Amino acid sequence: MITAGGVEMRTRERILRVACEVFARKGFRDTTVRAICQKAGVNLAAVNYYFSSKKNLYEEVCKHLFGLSAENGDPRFNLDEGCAPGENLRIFIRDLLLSLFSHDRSHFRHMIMSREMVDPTAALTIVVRELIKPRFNQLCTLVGSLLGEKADDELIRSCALSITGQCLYFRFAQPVVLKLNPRQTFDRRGIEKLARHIAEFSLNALARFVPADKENKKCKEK
Amino acid sequence: MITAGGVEMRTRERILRVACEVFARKGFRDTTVRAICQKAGVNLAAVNYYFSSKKNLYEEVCKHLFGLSAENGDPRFNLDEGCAPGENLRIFIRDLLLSLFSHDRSHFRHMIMSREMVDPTAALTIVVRELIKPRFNQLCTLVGSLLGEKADDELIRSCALSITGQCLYFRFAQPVVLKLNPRQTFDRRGIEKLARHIAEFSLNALARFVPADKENKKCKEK
DNA sequence: TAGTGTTTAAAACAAATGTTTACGATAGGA
DNA sequence: TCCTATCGTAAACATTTGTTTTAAACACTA
Repeated sequence: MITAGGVEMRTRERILRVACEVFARKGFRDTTVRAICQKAGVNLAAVNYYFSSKKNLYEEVCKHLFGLSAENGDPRFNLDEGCAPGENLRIFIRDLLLSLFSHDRSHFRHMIMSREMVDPTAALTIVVRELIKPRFNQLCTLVGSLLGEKADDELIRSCALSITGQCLYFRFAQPVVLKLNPRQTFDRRGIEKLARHIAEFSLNALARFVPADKENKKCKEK
Repeated sequence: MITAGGVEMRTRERILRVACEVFARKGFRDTTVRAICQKAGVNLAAVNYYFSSKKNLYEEVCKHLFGLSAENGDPRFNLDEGCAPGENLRIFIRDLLLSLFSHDRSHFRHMIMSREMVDPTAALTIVVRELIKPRFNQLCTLVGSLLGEKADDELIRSCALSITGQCLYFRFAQPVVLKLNPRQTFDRRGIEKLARHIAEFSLNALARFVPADKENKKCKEK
């Protein structure tokens, strides 16, 4: 029967929504279908009815969270073409951090991403292709223009990894960072401050890679 | 009866040794006591006999891997006091990376550390206190001497985190890094090269933080 | 040798958990 | 109204898995 898009979609949708959160918080193995069903207010058999298996539900969750869709939007950041590359790098880092520490849907994305890094599954390929790679290429373009024409591709990628590494570290190693630097906070103000530090640190580093005569751009104060 | 330190230690020791590896590779939840016992060649009941529970075995593994002991040695690196701070930073970064990517016992340490970051347990406190914190303080001293007297504690810690972040990122996000930069390798040569890059990147960054005259502080353009 | 405490071995137990089944409810169409 | 396909529900099922039990093997001692 053609589903009217009403009732019968609701429970499938509810399961998917709840599963995103539970899988993100507890990981695949520590998540029970009973927990999902209870939280979603549906019968235990519903998961197997709609998704055929727990494993398949997890994959659907990943597709839902990481797949290209209107809801997810373009993973790349909106940079200002008119701005200097240095300024755009600041924007990039800030947007990445805000995205990494947001509390909306993308929050679950990054929690699952962390888990995939430690325990990779087939989903990691999707994550990298749909979410990480586009941003990384965008960053490489930025770094390339900051390093100048001389920079080879290898150096550009290494520097780009150094930049993303700093950002991701604060996200993944959050509990450790808090123990090492108790003053660090991860509210909006803390993130903004962190973004400024990473941007400055990275811009400083990049500036020294360019041969002195070529010194350019860099919004750099003074 | 006083155990002669022979036979009866052997199976306990075997369990502990195997458990380190299995817990590191598969995580606590995905590890079964049956798998450990089979791999160790001991009976199923041995785990509960010697360690009373699987959970307790995991904690013993963590104490064994991270606890202070002659076997584990001082977690701090051997820097050359006579060297310039910049050279010592290179040594620090290189040693950290070699340690992170080693294939001996400390390999398991870092695998469990990654897991603890994503799914913290009581063991994380031990890990930070015994392994991470001493190294971090050592790094802060180095960074402090590179930044000069003027640098406040906050800036020193932020820069130290930026440096460790780069190193840890390559360790934790290894599968992602490989997809983003296919030319990256993690053999000895690859690690050495990576160490040089991170050191150069970081030294460049730090060099620019020291006031040419005094004009540090944020560039809060925009 | 008999005895005592310790270690190993096999089986059993109990709980958790993914999955399936069987049945009832509902709604839309002939 | 009756039929059928879909959905919801409760129970049952089968497997995995941590733990316990029971007894045999072993080592050492009096």
